[in-house]
Amino acid sequence: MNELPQKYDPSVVEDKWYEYWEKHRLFHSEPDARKPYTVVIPPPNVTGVLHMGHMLNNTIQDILVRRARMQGYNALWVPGTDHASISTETKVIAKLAAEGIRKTDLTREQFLGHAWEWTRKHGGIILEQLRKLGASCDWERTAFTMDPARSESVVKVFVDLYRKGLIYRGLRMVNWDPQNRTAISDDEVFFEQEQSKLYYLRYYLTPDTELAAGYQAPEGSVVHTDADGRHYALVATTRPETIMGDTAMCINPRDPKNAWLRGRRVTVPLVGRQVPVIEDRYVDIEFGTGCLKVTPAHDKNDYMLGQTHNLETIDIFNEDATVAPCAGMYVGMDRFDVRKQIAVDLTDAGLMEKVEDYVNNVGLSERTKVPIEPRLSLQWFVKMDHFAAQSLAPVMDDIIRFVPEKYKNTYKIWLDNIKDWCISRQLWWGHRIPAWFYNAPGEDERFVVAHNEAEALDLAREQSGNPNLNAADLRRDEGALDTWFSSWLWPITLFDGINNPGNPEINYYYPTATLVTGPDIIFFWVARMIMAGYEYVGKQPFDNVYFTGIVRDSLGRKMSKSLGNSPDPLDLIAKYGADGVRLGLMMSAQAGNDIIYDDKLVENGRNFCNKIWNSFRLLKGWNVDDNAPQPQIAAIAERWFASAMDKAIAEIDDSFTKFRINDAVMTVYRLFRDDFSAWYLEMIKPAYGEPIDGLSYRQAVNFLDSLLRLLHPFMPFITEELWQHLAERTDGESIMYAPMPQTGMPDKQLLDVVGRAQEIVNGVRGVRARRNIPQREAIHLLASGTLEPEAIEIITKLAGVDTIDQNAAHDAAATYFMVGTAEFGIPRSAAEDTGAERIAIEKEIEYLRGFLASVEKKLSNERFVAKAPQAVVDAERQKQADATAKIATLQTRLQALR
RNA sequence: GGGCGCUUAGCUCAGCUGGUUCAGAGCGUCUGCCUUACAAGCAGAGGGUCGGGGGUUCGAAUCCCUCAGCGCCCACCA
Repeated sequence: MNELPQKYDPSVVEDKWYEYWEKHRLFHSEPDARKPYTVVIPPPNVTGVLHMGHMLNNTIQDILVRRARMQGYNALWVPGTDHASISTETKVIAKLAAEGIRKTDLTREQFLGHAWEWTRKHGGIILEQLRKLGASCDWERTAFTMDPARSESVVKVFVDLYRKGLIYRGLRMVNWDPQNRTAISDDEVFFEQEQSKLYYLRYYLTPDTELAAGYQAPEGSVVHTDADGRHYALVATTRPETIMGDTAMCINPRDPKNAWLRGRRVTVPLVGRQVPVIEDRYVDIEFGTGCLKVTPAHDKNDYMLGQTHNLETIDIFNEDATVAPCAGMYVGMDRFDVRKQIAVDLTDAGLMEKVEDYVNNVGLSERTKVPIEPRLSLQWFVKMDHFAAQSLAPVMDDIIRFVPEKYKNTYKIWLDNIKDWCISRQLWWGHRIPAWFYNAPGEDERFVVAHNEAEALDLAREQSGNPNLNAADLRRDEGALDTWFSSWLWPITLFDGINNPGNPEINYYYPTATLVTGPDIIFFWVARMIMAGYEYVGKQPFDNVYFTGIVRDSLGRKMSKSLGNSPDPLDLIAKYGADGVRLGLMMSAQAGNDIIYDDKLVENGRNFCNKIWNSFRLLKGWNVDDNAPQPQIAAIAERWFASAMDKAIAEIDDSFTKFRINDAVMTVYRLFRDDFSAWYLEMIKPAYGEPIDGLSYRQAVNFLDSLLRLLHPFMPFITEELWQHLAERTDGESIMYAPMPQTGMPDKQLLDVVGRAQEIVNGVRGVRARRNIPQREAIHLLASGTLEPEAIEIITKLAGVDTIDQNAAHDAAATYFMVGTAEFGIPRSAAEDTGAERIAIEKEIEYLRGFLASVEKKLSNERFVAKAPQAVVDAERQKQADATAKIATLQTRLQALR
């Protein structure tokens, strides 16, 4: 019929239009008189590759941005990548290790050279992949968290917060990752259950505090005595390898079992150190024996005990969690090797009472999966109370709207229990901490915080009172900052709002409209951006936060590399087209809910593309006769579809205000597939070989144009392709900037009339199917009542009906179906079997009788009639009347069949 | 241990402040059709006592209580 292929081929379309959009700078935005709609991308790791989570997340962002653009906003989506300090450093170390190079053999500069090389090589791949998805990012603004503008901002903020007293350096127990040899924040630790052992160790009383002969233990005491008559406390621990750091043993003052230990001293097994028995309510009487060994250097709670009881702190581990010389034994061994060995040695020495199996939660480093070693070290912290105080209300009061709302709770609980943020990392890849020491390393390090070395030198001279200090005397802190210390500024630094506060860009684009991200980084990132936003711009960084779910496989498992259950997004795009993938994902993606991925989804998306394509083919295949008059049915179709579309648009608008994007997709999907393709196009379709009248054709083209615009945010490529074909377009013109159709006043009455007509058509089709009446065989329809002219037109054309008898008498030789209370019959020859029909009627009568009974039960209930609103009672009466009438009709029909 | 959420058709989920959109959608399934836009399609059909129990009410998928199962977040008892 025409030259267009039967199937839509995305591969010949997608790259072409993406290049076109870029060539004409259609993604680019500059401040102007329009209202802005800004989205900043959650910067993916610079060396990352696109996964299904990115697909979901970025599709949503693109939909929001494209829609806003078409609604007349000055839409801007800023892309960029994150340097991902710990993650990238880990990867670079691994890559070097594979080449036989150890990080420790390199200077900082050499290592950074490798890291930058890696970044250049792998960085930006993910941004290329986003283009395949159709992301309408303003690539001219592509940023990197470690580029000069962002780095300068980070330093500025660090210095500023330090000078405001909101950043401090302190000796704290931190989560130490022995593999990367760095501190990490609490949020970077995850817990896993582990099958381990509980070791019961003997802590003998020191000779000077041994029980006196004839000692009478208090009531309830559990005194342990060995074969030689010596007494000992029994301590349960999962970490015997830390005993070299024990500086006390602790009991609960209310614990009768251990009251006999009060005020005594015990000897740490193997180590021989004599330590006091202290008392603290912290100890759980029920756990183990109620005796706790206290190792202040290697456990958070023990550290706390150490502080209150003034205990010595012995740090027995090196940075890599091997035993340090000060431990005096097992020096150089790994902590887990020591655990095995010490268990043996303790047993041999008769100091191990017993070993039990035990399941405990062990904290692991999110990045390296290595067990965290609590470690006392000097780190930099941000005081969080100040930030928490100003960040709670805006979310609770919906100045920043969380979608779904349930995350407000999560957010509140985190803020209510906030702890200071450890921002220093013992890493090289990242923003180096802008602090300079000017005396010898050691106990009392003196430092200044400054924007650069020159400033640092001035400050150091001033602070030390030594004007002869020179640059060589300064040692810059070796550490880098937590990645999130740059990310939390992202919505500000993208518009240079730190270096250049109040500049036209930040004033225009900030606050951004919507942040689309995963709930897993609500604390890491979302909360901290809110904090930074109020601190540095005085306003919220975004008006809405849309939390996506996790993409899972069909078994509900998280998609992961190790499981190999994640499809490669680029393969999917190659196979189904970007539009198909986008649509498939969006059909089942609602805010905050996980999406169960199945190829069926994207297949459905692809099929829909084909549907759109073929609607276009149909339209383009018609010959147009401008002199032909418009048939009645086409005029009706036009009025009806306009209303159907108005109704759908109103629903879509509503869905978007609620961020129910999947509902919006479904609405437009059904509008196109059902209303437009299945009904409207069939209504106006000219007879085979006949031309279509010019008016109907133009109306159809206009409708398709509107539909393409409605679809464009979801399916950018195919809509651009067809929109360009639909009319003469000038170079540079794009559907991207075509106005989004607006809703009008739907003709409710017409929608009802056509709705009923559609039911009648379906009824006829049902009878055709059941009686095997061929499509081309015209049907004579008997209607029990009268029909609107519109209905007659539609039924005649779409149901293959040639004549309709209105107010027809009941015909025993006809198959009937009902629409509402009206009856429609299709005459049949006497020869046809009516058994199936009789059974169907009997079933329906049975159902209606049950229904009627329930209605009548309600109506006979005086309290219902008295208390329920009149409208409800009337409705029930109507149901009663309708059901009674229907039953009567059906019975007549049944009678006739017999 | 604390908190949040979920349980509706075979699957994924809608059903807001209780009553004509109340038992729905999409997908899948089944049955016909290669009907001149589309078999990646068309037409038709079947399918759920709304997790169990109790309560409030004239009326409960919807509100309350309770039990069971599932998921997530936080805390991290050695």
